[in-house]
Amino acid sequence: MVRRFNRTVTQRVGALDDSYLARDRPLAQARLLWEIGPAGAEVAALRTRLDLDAGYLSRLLRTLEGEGLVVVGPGESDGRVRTARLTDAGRAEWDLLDGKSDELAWSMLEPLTAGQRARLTTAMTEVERLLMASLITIGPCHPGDPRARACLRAYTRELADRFDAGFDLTRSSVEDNELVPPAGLFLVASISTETVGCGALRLHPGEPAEIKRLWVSGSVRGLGVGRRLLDELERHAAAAGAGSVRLDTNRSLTEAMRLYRSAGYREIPRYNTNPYAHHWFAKTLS
Amino acid sequence: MVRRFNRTVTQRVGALDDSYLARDRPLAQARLLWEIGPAGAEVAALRTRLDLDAGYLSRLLRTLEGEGLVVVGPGESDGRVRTARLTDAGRAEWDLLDGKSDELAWSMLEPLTAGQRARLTTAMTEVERLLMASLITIGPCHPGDPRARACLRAYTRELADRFDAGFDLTRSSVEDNELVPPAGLFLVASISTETVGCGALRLHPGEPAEIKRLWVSGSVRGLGVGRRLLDELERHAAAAGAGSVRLDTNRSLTEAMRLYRSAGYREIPRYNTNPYAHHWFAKTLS
DNA sequence: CGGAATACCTGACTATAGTCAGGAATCGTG
DNA sequence: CACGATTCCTGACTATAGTCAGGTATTCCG
Repeated sequence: MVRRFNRTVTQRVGALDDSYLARDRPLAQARLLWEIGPAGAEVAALRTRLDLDAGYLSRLLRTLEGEGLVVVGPGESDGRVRTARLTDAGRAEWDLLDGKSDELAWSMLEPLTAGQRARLTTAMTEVERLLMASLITIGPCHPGDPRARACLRAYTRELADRFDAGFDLTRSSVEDNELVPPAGLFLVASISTETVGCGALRLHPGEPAEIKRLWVSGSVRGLGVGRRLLDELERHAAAAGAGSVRLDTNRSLTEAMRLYRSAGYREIPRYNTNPYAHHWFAKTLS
Repeated sequence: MVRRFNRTVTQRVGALDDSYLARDRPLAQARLLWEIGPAGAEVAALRTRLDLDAGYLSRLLRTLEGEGLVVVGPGESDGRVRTARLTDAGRAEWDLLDGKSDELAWSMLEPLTAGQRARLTTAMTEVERLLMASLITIGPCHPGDPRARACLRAYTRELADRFDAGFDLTRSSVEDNELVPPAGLFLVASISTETVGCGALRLHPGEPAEIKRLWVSGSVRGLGVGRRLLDELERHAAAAGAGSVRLDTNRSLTEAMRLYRSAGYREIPRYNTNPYAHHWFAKTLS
């Protein structure tokens, strides 16, 4: 089933996509031109996005520059990073690619009835979301790692936005080394190079383990990432000998509370003095 | 929407697909090996399926032959056509690709919950079917053309199967030149090189035009091909000045009758002596 | 301020993909 | 059996993709 789908979509649509869009330009150049886009892009960003060798990318940029489609200028803040921008000619070329792309999309929908089109777009959205969900990997990470830091920044920003009283991470702080085995665990969820969620576990030998810092990026909410993080943390707690886990949460985090309840957590009385907590939950591990 | 989908699926999944499956072998070779398959394949078939230059394909086959994965032998009936078969080593290699392919499919589904998996496979099937529908093109074709012949053979075979009394095309025959402009029209529906449906129109100046030979392959039934053929024939009839169209059908063709009714046809009294007909329909063209 | 790291560039490659013209074997047809 | 058409092969190419080892600015960090 999945294989048939891959064949159909990548061969039929993908084949069109690539060679069709490239016009009479090498594919790599067309892709690069497209990726730079009207807003311009940093060379480093292009390299990771297209996964190209630095030398190869550099050469491609020289070619496009030679054709007068692109100019590569100095970076904004960091003098090492350079940014590529489209010239007017490059912008015209980009518009052309964009138009082709639209044309392609249209050619896919045009023969269908209105009902079929609606069904197709719904199904495509569904496939895209679920594929994205399936590409999200969850793994341990040191809380000092840049990926973890990025998550915690996003987490803090979100809580500060959503809590009536604002949020200051330092007031409920946990030391990094408490979230590193064997004392605890810090997990990040990522999709390729982008981190989209995190969760931490703190073990208290002889007492329930505690779940902290559970956060999922808005871009992937509803894809079950929170549930997966929670499962993984519980598994680790059980393996470390904890008989139960508990956690606290703020009353404004309604979707988190829904997750806890559906994952088998029961509300319990206050067990700590976290100034941001309104509800406390616990779950017995089997 | 469609563009986002293309990006996600072809880039993320497709990227895996190709390079991942190729192992340490050039992509073109891997694709060819895969396409030959355990059953073997004719070189000509490979050429059209992969859309490769004859010289290039020949060279690829020599390479695979050199590695002992493939043998190219003489064709079955036609001495010019040669068939490629996998050796034992080639078969082992193919199994490996097949395994990788399974692994890939599994890796896509594994992180999902049972519910998500079910939703994903449903959505994939839907996308695949509708994309296939959108790739079906309908166009005029001479009834003597091999594509038309293939359709008529399939049409005859199917009616012979389904009619209680069997079916003999010659007894309700229409001359080829009656289905060629300006006397009439013959349409075939095809997806890439495969023909999947047909329909014919016969014009009777001053009288209703007549629709004949409407057939849709079982492989694409339910995708609206019949409706599209019907629409196209009606459009042509109207353009040629016909005020209405009519047709006859056999009582065993229930899905065809459902199509006619939903397309605005009304049952009318017998208007011909076709021995296979039980029902007669007509539609006024606006 | 002096390494170490980072971001990018250049030169010198190899590998893969794809094209084209010409030729040999085979088939269908009159 | 002569003829053109078809199928495949070979040789001789070109173009594209990708790699790797230096080298030069710039920034970070103690």
